[in-house]
Amino acid sequence: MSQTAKQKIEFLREVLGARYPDPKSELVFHSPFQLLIATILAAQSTDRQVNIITGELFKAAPDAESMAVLDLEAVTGYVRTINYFNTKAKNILAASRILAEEYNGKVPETREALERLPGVGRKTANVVLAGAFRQPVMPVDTHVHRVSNRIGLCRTRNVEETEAALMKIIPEEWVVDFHHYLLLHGRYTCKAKKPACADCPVREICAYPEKQ
DNA sequence: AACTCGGGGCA
DNA sequence: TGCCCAGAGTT
Repeated sequence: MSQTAKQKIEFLREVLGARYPDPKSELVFHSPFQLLIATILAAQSTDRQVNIITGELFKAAPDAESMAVLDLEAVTGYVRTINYFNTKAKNILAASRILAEEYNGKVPETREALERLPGVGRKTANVVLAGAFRQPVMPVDTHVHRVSNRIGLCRTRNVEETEAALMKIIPEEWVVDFHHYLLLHGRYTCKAKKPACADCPVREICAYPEKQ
């Protein structure tokens, strides 16, 4: 790990942790199953929408077995307010039934098994592997990819390359929080189109957009 | 690699 | 109104 990268990580830890909400206070999930379902629902949606939904959904169906016996209409009713709710209702119901029938109700701990579940791609699989099972993988979405490149943590073209680059410089125990903080930072401050550089707490270590 | 899904929030 | 979005699946 280079000295510069290590210093940047420590700095990010400090300022982003102060600015954005603690992930453990925002998305409280009591099991790998709830983390998996919430992450599937979160794709292309906002955290606030997902928090509202999961409150009622997990009260009715806290685990795979109880969600597996719901009707599709019931599941759809819970998730009606988020993007792609029809597809996601089918996906989380089908995934719950696979878990209940083939995995004894437990969430598998390998990428291959996770990505076989409907609605689960590489990013969602990594969130579960890192967040629920503490495996050394880095979830990278468009925000993490964009912000990491802007602030000079890496210089990569796609998320797979970013994943590999970040794994070399992010301490394992900070992967989950790092993903959360960079995601929020990219969503609300370091936006794709009009980044709010004047209001950015990270600008002193950032060369964007001057030297992009 | 490009395209589709798909409805709400916000400028 | 138009533009954008805590990706995944298909072609």
